[in-house]
Amino acid sequence: MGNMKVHELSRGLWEHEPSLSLACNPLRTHNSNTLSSFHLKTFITPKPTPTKLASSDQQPHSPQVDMQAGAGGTRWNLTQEQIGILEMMYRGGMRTPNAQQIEQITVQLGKYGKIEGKNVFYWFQNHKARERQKQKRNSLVLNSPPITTITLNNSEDGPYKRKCRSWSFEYIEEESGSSSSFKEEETRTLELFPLHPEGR
Amino acid sequence: MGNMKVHELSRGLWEHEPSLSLACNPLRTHNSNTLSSFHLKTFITPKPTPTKLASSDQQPHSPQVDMQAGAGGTRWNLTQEQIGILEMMYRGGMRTPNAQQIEQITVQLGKYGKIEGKNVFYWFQNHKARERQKQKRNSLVLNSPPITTITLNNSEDGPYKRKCRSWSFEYIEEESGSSSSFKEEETRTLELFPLHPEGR
DNA sequence: GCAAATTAATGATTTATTCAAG
DNA sequence: CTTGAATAAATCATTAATTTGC
Repeated sequence: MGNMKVHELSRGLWEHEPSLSLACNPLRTHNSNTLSSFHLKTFITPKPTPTKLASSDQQPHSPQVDMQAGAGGTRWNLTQEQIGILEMMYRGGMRTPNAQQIEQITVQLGKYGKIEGKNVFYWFQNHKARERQKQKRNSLVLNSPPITTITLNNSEDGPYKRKCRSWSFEYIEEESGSSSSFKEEETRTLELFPLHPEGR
Repeated sequence: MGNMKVHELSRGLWEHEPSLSLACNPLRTHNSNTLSSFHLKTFITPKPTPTKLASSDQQPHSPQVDMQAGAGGTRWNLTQEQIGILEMMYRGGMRTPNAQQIEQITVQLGKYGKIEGKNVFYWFQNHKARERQKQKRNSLVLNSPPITTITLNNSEDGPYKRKCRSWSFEYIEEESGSSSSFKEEETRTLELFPLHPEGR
């Protein structure tokens, strides 16, 4: 198993991020003109920079810019304050800020530490997704039997290699009631067949 | 003992609120000026551009954005030539071009029609995904899918934390006759642009 | 107490789905 | 029905917490 994968750069494209739709529910209304258009080229910046290029030289990255994040290619580490603000916004209802919003948020959070737009974007994406998981997980615990049985039945396996990693379930002694939190990935039923065989 | 999560980002619960609707998606606006700056920063520049912000007034500003092609706010339509070239590259092995590659491809394809980086990016994403679907669908037509059932029964009790991670089981196709195994190998090696020796 | 070994979090990417224009 | 675009789900990869054995 050693999964090495240096991964390396290529970051840079942070393609889809824009747009927004904060409104969320009804449907994305496009209609109407809104000609808009934008077209702004770029979309991705060349970005040679660092990210640790294995090999080659690449200057040792002068650490003059320590900043706990960013530079060098390590990942970001939002400060507690930044996270607090983001959470506040999240609680306020923000889920998928659009480009301008991200820009502004970034500027604001920049006062508390290095940060850039994509960090904000990612944060919302991840936070939203993880809150959702958490919630789902919680909802299914209400009547969980003391004995957990995970059954993964993949009947559509075929010749592929299917792997399932990182299962983990834990018992947390929660005196109140018999809630045994069961943390795991949830049996995934990836379907190979499209839900609607015939078009949609 | 006890597992105290110092983190606990989970504040109460999110009542799932509809979030504030904002003007919302007019259309995708991307903006970012690539000029100089070489850090992938610049993700989006506020840059109004709207010409029609659905909400409220907002200063009209004077967007000097030309917006041609995209004019009309409709989606892109790659020209036949562009698609041909992209397919050629795809057949050549390119799957997920990095930022620089996209940049170059975009420049090249730009000779045949308006196009921008994200179009190239999306094209590869979609093409790859759809080719895969096609293959998958094809391959799993004739052969009885084995049914694998893994049952993990955790009858352990007590306040302990029990974990089980990194499961991985795989199916090795039995070379029975016409195993059209669609190996998802995805030869990524012959890139048209010698930029990065590897991509993930 | 401390540092290697684990484990939990979570930033960053990639893949799968969904939407809707044409 | 095809496919550009966007979003959500799943992963991967690091970093911070915690545990553990001196």
